[in-house]
Amino acid sequence: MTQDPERPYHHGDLRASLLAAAEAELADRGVEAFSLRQVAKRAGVSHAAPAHHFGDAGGLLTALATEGYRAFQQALDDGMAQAGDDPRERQMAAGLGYIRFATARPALFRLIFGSDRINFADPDLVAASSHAYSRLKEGVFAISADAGPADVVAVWAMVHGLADLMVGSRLRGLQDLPQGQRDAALRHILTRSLP
Amino acid sequence: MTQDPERPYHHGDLRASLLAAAEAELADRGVEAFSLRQVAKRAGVSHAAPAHHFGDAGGLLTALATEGYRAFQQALDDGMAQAGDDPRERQMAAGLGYIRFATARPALFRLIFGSDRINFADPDLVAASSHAYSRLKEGVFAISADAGPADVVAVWAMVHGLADLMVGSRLRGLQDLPQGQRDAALRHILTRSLP
DNA sequence: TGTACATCAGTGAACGCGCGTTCACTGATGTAC
DNA sequence: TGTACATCAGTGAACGCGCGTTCACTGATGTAC
Repeated sequence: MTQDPERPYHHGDLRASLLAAAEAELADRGVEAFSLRQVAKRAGVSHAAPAHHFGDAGGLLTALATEGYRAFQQALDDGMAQAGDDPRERQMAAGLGYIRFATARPALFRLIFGSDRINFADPDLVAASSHAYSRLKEGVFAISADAGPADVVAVWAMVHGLADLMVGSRLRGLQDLPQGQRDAALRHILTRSLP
Repeated sequence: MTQDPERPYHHGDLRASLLAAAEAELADRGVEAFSLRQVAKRAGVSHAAPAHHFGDAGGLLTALATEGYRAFQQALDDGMAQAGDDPRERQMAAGLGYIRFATARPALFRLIFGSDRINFADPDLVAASSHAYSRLKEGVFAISADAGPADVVAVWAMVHGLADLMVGSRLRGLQDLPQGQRDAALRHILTRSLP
């Protein structure tokens, strides 16, 4: 961030830089090859620096996952913000936001939904995750006030399945469409899951 | 397999034993901590033995994923075998088989649908995977002869989303139900995705 | 304003460990004659 | 049936590497007086 050619001893915002470096590492090399040393190297600090902020790799990944849930929820909110007042439209827009987040940041998506290396007992993580989940639930109840748990599950499973299959490049036919057609197809599919 | 207390120099079926050990390792320690040395140790052979059969870890995981796809398809077939002739019933039974496979063998499920460490150019893997996919497709077309690609995607996404969320323990309310009620609820949800 | 001191943030050398890979080897099996 | 030889399957020691962790340290910052 500083223009000074001599890097200052104190970084300024190493925590945030390490999180960004960690996400880039996950994207480049996968969670399987993830190491604190590589993250530190990418962030341009000594390999012992991350421990100062996060303790160990699990701590860093948990912090990254917490940020990931917040960004994920933001993606849902951004989607809904572009929709009007119709609850069904809003829910589908949130679904497109869900899928957009997954395909734009697949490493983060896989981290928050599939990794064993994050600490699910972490209160910040739980809060961020629950908060995102409540968005989904509210959206379903806005469509139908007497919706049940099965309705929420159906909506979630459909959008999550689309997102996960796309992250795994399993829906090539759909993914290769231009964005407009792809979104239209996704809307059409998402509609089926709504109560 | 031999009753002989003195282990013979030649194993007999080391390849199969290594695959079983690899699946157990994935289940116990996750794909992130997977190593050939641990697999060899679990199978009771020297650490250099796996290279003889699979080359490297990617080769072993690819072979395991290929077996995984075959077992996965078998789970779909087993599900359908229990259903009658009604195409919708058959498709839902296949869906329950899909979910049963995922929850019974989560490590294998995650390997075949989410790992970066398997070689997707492997012909055996591609064949096994395509074969399983065609089951899904046939099932959808059996329901409606004029189904389109979006219908296949919708059915797949719904069942896959349910399976993946359950593997990640995200549907606790559903998972804690006794099997009969759980299957009924799953059927009810899966129905929505059918054309 | 100046000075002393505590705290914080990051360094870099050192360590022990498990990893994949290599390689000369040995035991077992199959085949040719 | 016997023997010689080739091939196959697995061993175990050795290697170099990247890892996480530790620790005494140093530079920078904040605060008390």
